[in-house]
Amino acid sequence: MSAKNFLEEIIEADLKSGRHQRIVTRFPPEPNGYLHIGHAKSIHLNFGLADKYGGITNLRFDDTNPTTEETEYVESIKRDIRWLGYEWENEFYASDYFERLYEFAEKLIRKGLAYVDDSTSEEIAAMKGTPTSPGINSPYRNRSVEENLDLFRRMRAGEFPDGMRVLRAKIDMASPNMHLRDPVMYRIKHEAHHRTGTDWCIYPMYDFAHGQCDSLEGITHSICTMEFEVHRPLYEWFIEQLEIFPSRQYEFARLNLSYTVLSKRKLLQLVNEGHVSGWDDPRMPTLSGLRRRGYTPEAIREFCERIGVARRDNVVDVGLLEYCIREDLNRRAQRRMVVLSPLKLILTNYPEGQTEWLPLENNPEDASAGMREVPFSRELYMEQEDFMEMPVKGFLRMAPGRLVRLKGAYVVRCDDVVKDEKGAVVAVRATYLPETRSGGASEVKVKSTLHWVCAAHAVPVKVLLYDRLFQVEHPAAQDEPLHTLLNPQSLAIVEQAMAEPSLRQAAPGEYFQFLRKGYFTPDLTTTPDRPVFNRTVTLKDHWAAKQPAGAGS
RNA sequence: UGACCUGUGGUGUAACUGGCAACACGUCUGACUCUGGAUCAGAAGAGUCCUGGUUCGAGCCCAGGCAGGUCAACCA
Repeated sequence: MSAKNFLEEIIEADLKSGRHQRIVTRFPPEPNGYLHIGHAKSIHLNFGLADKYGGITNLRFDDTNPTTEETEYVESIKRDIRWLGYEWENEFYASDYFERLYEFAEKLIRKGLAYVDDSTSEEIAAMKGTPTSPGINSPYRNRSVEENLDLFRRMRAGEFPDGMRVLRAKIDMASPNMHLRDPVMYRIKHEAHHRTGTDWCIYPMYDFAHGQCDSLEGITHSICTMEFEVHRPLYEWFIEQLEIFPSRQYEFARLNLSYTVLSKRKLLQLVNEGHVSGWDDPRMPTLSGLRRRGYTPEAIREFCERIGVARRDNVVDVGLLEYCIREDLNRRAQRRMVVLSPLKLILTNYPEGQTEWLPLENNPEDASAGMREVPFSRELYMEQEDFMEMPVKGFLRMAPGRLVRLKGAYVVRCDDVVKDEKGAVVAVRATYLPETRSGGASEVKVKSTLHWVCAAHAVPVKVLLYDRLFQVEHPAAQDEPLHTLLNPQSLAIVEQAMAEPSLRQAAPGEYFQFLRKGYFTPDLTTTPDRPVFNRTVTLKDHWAAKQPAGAGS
């Protein structure tokens, strides 16, 4: 491995000093939404670190808020983590610890460090002060231990309605850290929980749950994102007052990716407002969206490795993600030929009714991928953009009088074109050079090689071409409403592309490179009668990059 | 007008804990190629937010600024 990141240095120091014999990490999602690429960074860190240093990682659902959490999300989260290739040591839920947490709360009450507050949430907010001015003590702050215990037990027993009272830690209303100004520990919610049902009507807040759960599980390194840094003094305060295993919290900067958003709220908004088809729309940065788009878990893990970890704000170029998937797919994707925008190509000197089955390699990067046979005959389809009647400077492809090679077949010479009444080119006529058949020893040199599909055997397929969802590099930093920043070209639908016959059987989970066009994968909705492919990413294309905007697809 | 965190090429991370800034992506050349892909070779690009200080020597230490981020949910 390369240079160590700051978490690895901390862990190595802890191992070396004997503070820990073995490290224990955890991935703690709240089951209220789908995982995205930002979570992948966290997963990769937590599982990766434990793996590297011979420790273990628990999966713990942070389910302390019954109003937003659902079992459906639990399942999708587990599926996504496994898909990424990680397996947890234990599957836990914060709700597993509700009884222990309750006992902890009573302990703090007995120590005079927690009290029941009858103030309304508005009053509590008002007494809290602001970041620049201190708060003031609640009138209920000095209740006796007995009264607090009694009230808290009656809260649990369901004697009070939602919002009537809360349990608060008694710390310091003048602390410069807002989180230390007598934070709420428990609130009353007469609501069914996805796991504990109606056993409870009081639920612990994040701050009174997370650290103690970490501690109960013996988590040595509790790794979270920077926004929790201000919570750390409170995290430590609870552990210290409770005199329990001292888990420690470390923060890292969350991932930002260019041309997309990575916040559950904003992603949900895209779904709700109908800008995408759902959480697994292939344009979404969710793991389910990326999977459907054709991203491999290996590529995503490689991406997570390459972006590194630090504590400063960052915006990673989505180009790096694309680099990672290209690198992976180049090695493993089978090559196929598909013409996205068909133009008839007629080989005038090729015998009518004859068909040759030509061998083409499935993957030039991997000889073990073998060969396949592809039909070839007099009438073919070629790509419209591979022909120019009046070629511009630098255009290497087909034009009148030019020789080009048809991949895996023959060199052909373009003779003339067929036009419709409006003057548009509807077909290209060419002659083929029989001696230039692939695999032979022909001397003929050409400037370019084109992909093609035999017209008589072509399978019509639907192809979905995706581009970045947003047109601005950092949409999250803009003030404008989200929908005004969307890229109107993020999805282009090709209803009828022409594919070589072997693609009819393609199933989701397979990866292909459509020669010269990019990497593609069958969509979830594909059927043998109506094959549908998603474009994962284009191939790098130095020619297209130099053309005026909008020239390529 | 508070506290805390952060500030290194376009982007993301490094720099043996003080010894004249490295790697990857991107960009640009060229070679090769039956994918304008891949591969190979090479180049440009920062003097480390600013100003002082300590030191033989500072991106690393100190002081003061500046800039960005975070914090005022009975969310996590």
